[in-house]
Parts: sequence; C-alpha cells; structure tokens
Amino acid sequence: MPSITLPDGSQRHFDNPVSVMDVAADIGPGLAKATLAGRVNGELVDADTVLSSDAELSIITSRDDDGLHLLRHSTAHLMAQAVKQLFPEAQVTIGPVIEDGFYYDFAYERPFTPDDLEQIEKRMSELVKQKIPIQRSEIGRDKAVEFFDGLSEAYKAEIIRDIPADEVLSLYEQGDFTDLCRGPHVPSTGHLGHFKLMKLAGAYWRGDSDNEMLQRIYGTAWANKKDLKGYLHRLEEAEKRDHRKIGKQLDLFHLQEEAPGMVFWHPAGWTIYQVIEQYMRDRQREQGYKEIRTPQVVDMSLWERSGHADKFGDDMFSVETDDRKFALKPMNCPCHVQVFNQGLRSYRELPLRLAEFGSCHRNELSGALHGIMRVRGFVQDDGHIFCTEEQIQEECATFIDFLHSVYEDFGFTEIIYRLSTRPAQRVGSDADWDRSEKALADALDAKQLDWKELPGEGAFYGPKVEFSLKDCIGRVWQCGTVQVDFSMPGRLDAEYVDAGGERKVPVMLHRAILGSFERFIGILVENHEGKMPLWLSPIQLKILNITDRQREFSEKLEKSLSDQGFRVETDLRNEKIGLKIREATLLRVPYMLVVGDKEVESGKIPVRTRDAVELEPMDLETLISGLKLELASRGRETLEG
RNA sequence: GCCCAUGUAGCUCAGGGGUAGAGCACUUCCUUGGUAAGGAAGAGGUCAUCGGUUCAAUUCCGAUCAUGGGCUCCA
Repeated sequence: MPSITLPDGSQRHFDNPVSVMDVAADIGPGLAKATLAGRVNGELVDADTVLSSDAELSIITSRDDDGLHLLRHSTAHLMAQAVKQLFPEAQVTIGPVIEDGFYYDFAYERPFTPDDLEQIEKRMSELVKQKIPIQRSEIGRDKAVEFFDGLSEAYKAEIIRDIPADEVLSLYEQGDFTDLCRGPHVPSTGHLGHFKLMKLAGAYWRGDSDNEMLQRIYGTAWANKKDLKGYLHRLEEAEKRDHRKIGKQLDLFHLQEEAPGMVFWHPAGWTIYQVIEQYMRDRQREQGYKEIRTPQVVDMSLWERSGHADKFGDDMFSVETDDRKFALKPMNCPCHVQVFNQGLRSYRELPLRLAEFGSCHRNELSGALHGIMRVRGFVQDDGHIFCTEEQIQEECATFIDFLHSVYEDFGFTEIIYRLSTRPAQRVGSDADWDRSEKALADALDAKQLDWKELPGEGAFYGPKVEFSLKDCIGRVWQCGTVQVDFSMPGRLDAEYVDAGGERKVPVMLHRAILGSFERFIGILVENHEGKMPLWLSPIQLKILNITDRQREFSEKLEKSLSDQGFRVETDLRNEKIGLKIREATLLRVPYMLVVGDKEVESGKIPVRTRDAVELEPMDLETLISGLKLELASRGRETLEG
C-alpha cells in the first residue's frame, strides 16, 4: 500500500490507493482547497490521479510556477467553452500558454468584435461560478478523429490525424465542452477567475500565411486579484516608456505619412544619434576596423549576383533611369566586397575588417513597421571581416567581447542569445553550413553563454548569432549579429593570395552591434525611460536664473561649461523658477543649475538632478571635474556619487 | 501583405446628419517671483484623402493612405 514522500522528506502511509487530492486533504482542508494538481515522481498530473504504489509527491497550488501555468492553460479552455456556448458555429483550434497568459485561436465566419470579447469574458465568469468539474479521459487516435469529426471540429481532427495512430490521447471534459489536451488541468472551473481578455488579433492557421486567418483572443490570468491588478498596472507603467511617446515628449524625432517607415530626426534625437555614432567610430577604430563609405544607389546586376535580388527583389526600392535599373542598397555586404576586390589582396592583410555606418532601404511589408524599431530607411553599424577559415573562431570570440563591452557602456545587461541555423532556401554546400554553424556554436560555448538554437532561421548565405534586447513591454528585438558566410565572397569573386602564392576565396563575417541606429535608440530610450545617461543626453545641463539680475552670471556660466564641451542651455525667460524646473525635469535634463543672487555672490553652484535630488553647492571646477568623470565612466560614476 | 481598431487645433483628447469644443502648448500684456504649472487677453481646425448616400456629411457607407495591436516576413 502506498507510502507517499512529500518534498520536505516526510512520509505518509495509506492503506488503500489514494488520489493527489486525498493526500492533500489528509494534510489539511486548506491545502485540499488550494490543490490544482500534483507532481508525482517528477511528472505533472491531475489532482484526481490515483497513486497505488509508493511515490514522491508535491502538491501543486497557484503559488507554484507550475500551478500558474496550469491556471492559464485551464483559463484558455474556459474561454474556449464560453466561445462555443456563445458562438456554436465557431471551431476551436489551439490554445497554448504564453508569457503572462494564454491565447486561443478560433475559426469563425466573422471576426470577433470588442463587444463579443465582453460577452465572452462575462460568460467565463459565469462558468467559474458554476464550478464545473474538469475530467480527463483517454481515447485512441482514430476514435479521437471520429469524435471531433462528429462535432464538426475540422481543425482539431486535422491536428489529431497528424499524431501517430498507436498513440493514446487524452480528452478533457468540462460540462458541455470537451477538448483534446495533454493536460493536466485544474480540478474545476471554480479555481479560475483572475483573468482578463486582452486583445483580438488575426493569426494564420498553423502559422502559415498561405492558410486561412483565424480569430485569436489573447488573455492574461493570475493566481489572485492582486497579481492580476499588479500585472495590469505594470503594463500601464511600461506603456509610458514607449519610445514613440517619449520621442514626442522629448522632441527626438517624428514620422509622417509622406515617408512611411523613415525617420525625421530632430535636433535632440540627432544629438543622441551622433554621440552614439562617434562612440562606435572610436570603439571600432580601437578594434582594428577601417571605416568606409559605399554608394546608396547600385545597379541591379550586383544584387542579382549576390543573390539578394532573387530572394528579396520585391522588397527592394528600385530606381529606373532611361535604360538602367538600379536599387537603393538594402544592405552593405556586396558593396564591401567591391572594396575588398580593389587590388590584389594578400593573406598578410587578413583579417581585414571593414566598417560602415551604412544607410539601407528596404520596402518592408506595411504591417511590419513599428515606430523607429522596424523601419524602411535605417542605418546599420555594419562591418565585414574578411578572413581565413582558421581565423573565424577568434574573430567571432573577439567580436562577442567587443559587443558585450559596448552593451555594458549603454547600460544593457540582459541580452538574449540565439543561433539561427540553415534555412530551407539557401546557397552554399552542406559542408560549408556544417562548418559555419559549428564555428558560431563553439564561439558561444567558449564564452559560456546561455543560447538557444532557432533551427531554419539563418540567412540564406549563412548561419547567424543574434543578440537581442527587450523593449518596454518585453518584446524581443534583434540588435547585434554575427554571421559566417562561405558563399558571398565566392559569388562576388573575392580572392586573396595565400602564403603559398595560391589564390583563395576568403571567408566573410557579417557583424553589427547596434543593428540599426533607429532600433537601438528606440530600445535605449525605452530602457532608460527617456532619462538618458549624461553622455547621451541631448541637453546635459540647464542653467535656470531666478531674476534678470543673474542674467550675466548665467551667460558666463553657460560659456564656461560650453567651452568645456558640455551641452548646456540657459533658460532666461521671465518665468518662475518652479516652471523652469518643471519643464527641464520633463525634458529629463540630468542636471539643473539654479542661479539666484545667493549664487552670484558666493560663486557656488547648487545642482538639482532630474530626480529632484539637490546636491551641496559646489564651485565650478568641482562641477566640471565631476561631470567629466561621469562622462568618462559612462555613468558608472556620477556627480551625485 | 493579412485580421481588427483608430485618424478632430502643435500635443492629449471630448463631441456628433444642420460647416466644431476642452486642457496644455503658442502670441501679446501684467508680474522679477528661490526649487515640478503666477494672472489676463488673443490667435489657431477643408474634422487624414478621394468617392457615394442625403436638401445638407466632419458625423452614415465604400475605397485609399497612415498609425496602433496581432499574424506572416525580417538580407
């Protein structure tokens, strides 16, 4: 008879087989009430699962991550049940758990409306009140197909048909609704309730744009009311950091209808851009890169040879003259190969690192555009390293270190690493792909980075490592990349002479750290909530006088600071100091220097930060040296100390 | 490109078949005030664009463009 071991090591003995729920009840009625499922010998099971032999058991409640996952999954089923009751003609498809919630895709004759959403949510709450038991049953594959065909659930039946015939499937039944599901689920709908339906969207069946579009409903679900409220509040706060909102507030840039997906940079935004560009230029020089500049408009034949016209022709902006067809360059690599190809290269020149702040244009699908994160005209901090096969590993390793030190200077610590491997449509031999994929994987492993593979997501000419950052609401954006390319140099006739006097084709590494200035600045703004570190702030200091009597002193102070290279402005308007401080604070100016009669007399300057911290008045030399330290350390040391 | 939503003053938004309204910003005047909004007056809009319905459209309908949320795509 079963002897159950709990996570704390204690054991309970039973004379007869017991369910997870029985054990929970044996421990205490409170726990039984909270029980959602169990983990038996490491495997997650329903609460009514019966244990007939000795086992290790942990009771799963909504406090566990597993419990929360279950809750979300069951809420997705609850939503499906509500949808089926309200719209019997709707067909169910899939409904997985995602970060913070779930979604479910339905096929229906018309799109759901926001009103429908409200109805569905209401019905869900009613079903929760009814505390409908959720029960598992098992069924053979063919029987399952028959069952769902019988319900006219064509999508479910299609999914099941793809499952091997000898597999036993599980069904979960809650009242009038039954769904195919691996489970486990919570014992009854009564355990659910802290959810909210978030948004409606279209989504292709099986993620394929050739298929019909389904109606997707996104929802969020939490263990209790407080967590749900907390989540909604966090979302609201995060939206305040949206780069489009801050871009407007701080007058950084704008976009307009006449140039969709192209950025108009304003003085403040362009200041940030230029500081970053100069920083990257300096860092790249240190790293042995040579900066170049290549044309914007290049004959289509080059893109045909490189393979881009074939794969991306539709997305290129073309320019036709009387008898020639050109394209706005969508990327820089083929142009960099042209630079490499001038003159006969020696192996002694390798690795040759060429860099360009390369302006590119791509006619992205209209629906893909997003603020300044995904645009049609952008500038890459592009670089190509021409090297021998033996040099790949070290170049990749050096590059990864370089990237890390740059990201650190900008204040990014959370980086997502992914390795994208060979896609179906590609150029180059499998042997080349084997070698280049391994080279990248080895480089990541050598740095002991936690990376994930994205099978089939590589570029058509080679595999790539992607370095991604998150925006304010957690969306992941690729910024940096390093890619190994055995194909393009050969296609574009790049050659060098090796030590033995023989002509060889070099390997090409494509790499970027920021990715594009546009996207990187967007992410940067969101991550800092617009409070850019001193070295990146468009206006670093603002001098605010109290009355006209300090006009001359203020102007002198401005000149002293500006002579030292600081970006400083003076607000001499006939306005009250409270207003001047308010406006400078809203512009996220790091330091405000308030000048009144007292300061003119003492020569000591009080500094107020954008976070309303007031520093001890200091003399000009102290201020300047403190600011310089903050700049040089890129904010690791601050004037505040 | 596909699905849904949105488009009204520089910005944030309200309104609604009879040619428009608030707050902030802007301009002028008063105020020289010590740490997040001093006061008053004024100016400002082909209600995204193009068509349709109507005696009448900014409002209803359709198309287009753009933006937002997803999907797909992302060299």
